[in-house]
Amino acid sequence: MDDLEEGLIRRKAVAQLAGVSEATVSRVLNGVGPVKEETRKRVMEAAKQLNYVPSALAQQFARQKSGNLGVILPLLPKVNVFSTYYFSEILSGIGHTAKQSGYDLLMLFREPGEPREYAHLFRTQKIDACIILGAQNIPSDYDALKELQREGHPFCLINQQYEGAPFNTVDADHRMGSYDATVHLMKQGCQRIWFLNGPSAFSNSLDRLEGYCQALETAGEPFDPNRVLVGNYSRKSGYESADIMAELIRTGQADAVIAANDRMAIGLLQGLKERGLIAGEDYALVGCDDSDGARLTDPPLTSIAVPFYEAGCEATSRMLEALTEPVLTAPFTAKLPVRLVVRASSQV
Amino acid sequence: MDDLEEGLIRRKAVAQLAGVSEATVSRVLNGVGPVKEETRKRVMEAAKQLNYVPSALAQQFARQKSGNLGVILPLLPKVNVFSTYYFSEILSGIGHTAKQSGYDLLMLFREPGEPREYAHLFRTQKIDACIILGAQNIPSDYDALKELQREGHPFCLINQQYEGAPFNTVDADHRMGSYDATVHLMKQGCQRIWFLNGPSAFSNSLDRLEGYCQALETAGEPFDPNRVLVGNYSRKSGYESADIMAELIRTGQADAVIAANDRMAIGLLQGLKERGLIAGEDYALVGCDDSDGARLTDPPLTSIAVPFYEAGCEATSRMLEALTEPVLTAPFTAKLPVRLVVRASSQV
DNA sequence: CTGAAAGCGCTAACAT
DNA sequence: ATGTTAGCGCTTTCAG
Repeated sequence: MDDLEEGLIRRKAVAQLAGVSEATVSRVLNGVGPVKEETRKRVMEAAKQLNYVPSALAQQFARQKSGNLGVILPLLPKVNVFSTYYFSEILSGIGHTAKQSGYDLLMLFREPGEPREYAHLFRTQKIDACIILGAQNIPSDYDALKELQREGHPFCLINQQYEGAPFNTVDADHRMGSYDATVHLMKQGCQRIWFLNGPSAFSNSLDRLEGYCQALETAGEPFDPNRVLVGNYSRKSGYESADIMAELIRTGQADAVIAANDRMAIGLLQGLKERGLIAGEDYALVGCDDSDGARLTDPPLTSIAVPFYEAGCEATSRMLEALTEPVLTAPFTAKLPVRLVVRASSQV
Repeated sequence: MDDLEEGLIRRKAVAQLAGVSEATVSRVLNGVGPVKEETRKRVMEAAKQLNYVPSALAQQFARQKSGNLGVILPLLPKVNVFSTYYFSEILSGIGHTAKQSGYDLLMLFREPGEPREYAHLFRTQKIDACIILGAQNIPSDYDALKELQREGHPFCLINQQYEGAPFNTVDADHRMGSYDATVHLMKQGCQRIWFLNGPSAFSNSLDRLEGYCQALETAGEPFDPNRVLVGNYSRKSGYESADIMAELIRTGQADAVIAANDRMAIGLLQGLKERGLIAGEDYALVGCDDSDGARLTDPPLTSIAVPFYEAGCEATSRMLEALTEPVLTAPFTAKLPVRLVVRASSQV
């Protein structure tokens, strides 16, 4: 009860108590090098008895490794292009995987206008590797990534690719997702399928659009670029496109919509409902992400399920591997499968 | 282009180039102690020229401070008692505030069955302070917190209090929230208001129940413990209570329900809808949290808005203060105001 | 299998 | 205002 005076030179005491050198204490505690079983036991016991725990600070310093995996993500000020669903699923995957390897997660929030000093995090040795969420195809992001690569830092993007740039990436097969969605809608008899996309700075916007085009063309129906609207992945932008969509539906120029994420789909669904148009009756609607919200709407939203949790796991284990076996392999690109989840909103 | 060989003894070089000692370099870079403006400039220039950045590892070690704020939170394996809304709002608040002080966030996920070795994180010096989310009133949690306190580590709970235990806490006025909700329902003419609570291991479950009771009693209507159901904060548990609630509503034994969170409220709303009972028509419904989902349901859900983002900010700034001025003040308890947001589900 | 000793890069007295 | 120096606590060669 009164041994709370946290000793400082505890390690020395442990060594003494066990009758060995500090070096041996280190060997035992880290399980490295040959150590006689008996010595090992003595040290372990001494450590436990003295309630000794090594300082992570000193270890990191001596090893020149922070033991931290950086997770860079956009700061969500109330609302954001990323649904919290996306965010928490990926984070859970990362957390689960990192934990198993004893790696800690350092969260790095990136404020909107701020310069992307990712490389700085490595130079200061705050992190040993990192996973980047929400990167976009814009110069500031791209340059920062190039810099990371140039300096040889291990990093991995989730859900974002750069044309012709070989960055490590874990992505989902968004193209296939909207391909499937489009085929599904055509099977339901839809003839004029519109596409409500997100900003093209996100590679998955492009992927999704591509799948939609391919499905149409495969069916012998030429892609009509006029049938594409662009929002910003917020519910508001979906809601706001209801005005034009209502008109299109009423005049028979549209009988279905694929929205590039659930938030926009939900906004659109609500906006159209206010105008008397019901998803699953007056038009068919498909979203992307299969977020929690897809189950809450009325009618429930057909959506494309993306394995975000798994993406987090995958990216993390790849990074951890890269840290243990620094074999300079070529950049990898994992593409996880998606799955169309059909609900009432697309059943006309 | 070829100066990529990251020097190791860069600091020494900086000192030389600036014609000063390493100590002065340190002073300049940290902005401490008196330094002649001219020297300062010389050093800064030398540092920039040599592209020098101090090693956080070495700094932390020398200062004996990790510079990390620990954030302990439950690992969300797919779904959890915490809505992702709650989770991401609080995290955003923490991230925003910590960032401004140059503190980093170390995420510590706590797996379900696992022992709570919070104190360990301090002993190993991985964190300087921490914020704990999702703690419950159960022995394993309580003991871990007591240990933290006994060892004098700065920590703060969000949304959880322990009777008679003076832990630092940032909470919301949940009692007032359900008080207001109850009054609101009575004003709508509801006479038999039920309460669907969450597990009592969460202090806010108790707070909410208390507000409900107080409102009833203030109105001269005695509290009837039979009108309380208990779920586990999941949508499923709300959905499952629809069976019994449907019967109660049909037989006139219930005309309103307050659910202790939105997820349960939404589950209940859906379950009752399947049984032909519509919120806002056949009965009144109020949830808690004012999550995104509250705006998605049909009808939209009346709910109690809780300033989760602000709670994260508040807890963080308190912890950061505690680190800079280690004045041992008494444990604090902040109680943030909540706000009833009336939507269609409660307008009978 | 174990001990001795040399750092890891920076900070913070203490001296000047 | 600046230089000197002694660590911070651990890991890791290198000997033995």
